[in-house]
Amino acid sequence: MSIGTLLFIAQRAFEEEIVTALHDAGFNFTIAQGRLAARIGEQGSRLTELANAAGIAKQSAAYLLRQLEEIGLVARQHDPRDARAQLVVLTEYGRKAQLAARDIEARIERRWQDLLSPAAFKELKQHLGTLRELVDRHAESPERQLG
Amino acid sequence: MSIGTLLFIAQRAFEEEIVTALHDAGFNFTIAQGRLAARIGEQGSRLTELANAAGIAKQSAAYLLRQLEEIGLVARQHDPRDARAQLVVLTEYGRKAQLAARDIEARIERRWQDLLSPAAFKELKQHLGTLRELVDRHAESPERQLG
DNA sequence: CTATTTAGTCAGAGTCTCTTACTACTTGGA
DNA sequence: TCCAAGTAGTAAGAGACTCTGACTAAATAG
Repeated sequence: MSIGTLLFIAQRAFEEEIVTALHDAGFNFTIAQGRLAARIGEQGSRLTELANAAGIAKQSAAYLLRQLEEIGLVARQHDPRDARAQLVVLTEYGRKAQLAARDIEARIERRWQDLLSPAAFKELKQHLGTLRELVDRHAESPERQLG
Repeated sequence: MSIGTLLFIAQRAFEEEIVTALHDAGFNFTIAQGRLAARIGEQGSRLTELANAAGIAKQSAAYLLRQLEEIGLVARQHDPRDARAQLVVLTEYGRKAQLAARDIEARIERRWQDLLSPAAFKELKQHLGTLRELVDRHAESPERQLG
């Protein structure tokens, strides 16, 4: 079984559990919405930043942000440094959701740590982290949508 | 950065490279189609088996298989052991695509092995494999679509 | 032989994604 | 200062993938 499939299985298991747990906790948003919201910084983030971080087109990010705004998880502010840009920030409710998500993530990580072993889990996470740096550096895709 | 995000990044990088390379090699199918086709066994597989293996609904698998059949990668045969069932098999062309995909996977694995280190890569793959067994066992979802 | 389960289909809708085309603001020279 | 090029974001539309609900037909358990 290739490492691609193994990554897929683990990633999917993780995501499914997060969404289910958040749903049970009363937060209703989709995986795609969550992936984007998870990348919003403390001081707010630009739409384009978020799109690049999530690896999707600006238009897709705009689509998801519109929904997140309707749900009440994020708000848009004018960016004082650039009249074209907007700053996406988490609302109070959005911060609560983010905290809840982090709790659940921590819970899953603890469980996986028990399933593997603390040492193995640490190795796993470390290697994935290393890989991320290298893959991101070697990826020539700072921008989506070349057209 | 949570392990979920790290998994997502690695998984996505892997998948993107596979699709691009296969496309360059003249094989044109999508990620979803490839994920399903990759699970077809030597002796053929049932639609329901494939759906479960890929973690999607039977209807979604049928949708993808219809396309794979149109492309000419798979063929459907009657299952002699069950008149309701069909056996999905790879065509000659499908086997070529599978071999090409395996080559590319091996190439990516080699590269990752160099980027990390043979030892680290081995650990990574091993831990993911262990996790898969445990996660699959603990997942109570043998069937999609309960309705 | 009947009730239940299982394999697969059909129809329809929702979500997410992309491409093409555009407006408005910013920036780097000449 | 002004203009060309680049950047932030929007609009419209289409395509891919997924799901649920409802169904048919065959297999199986009793």
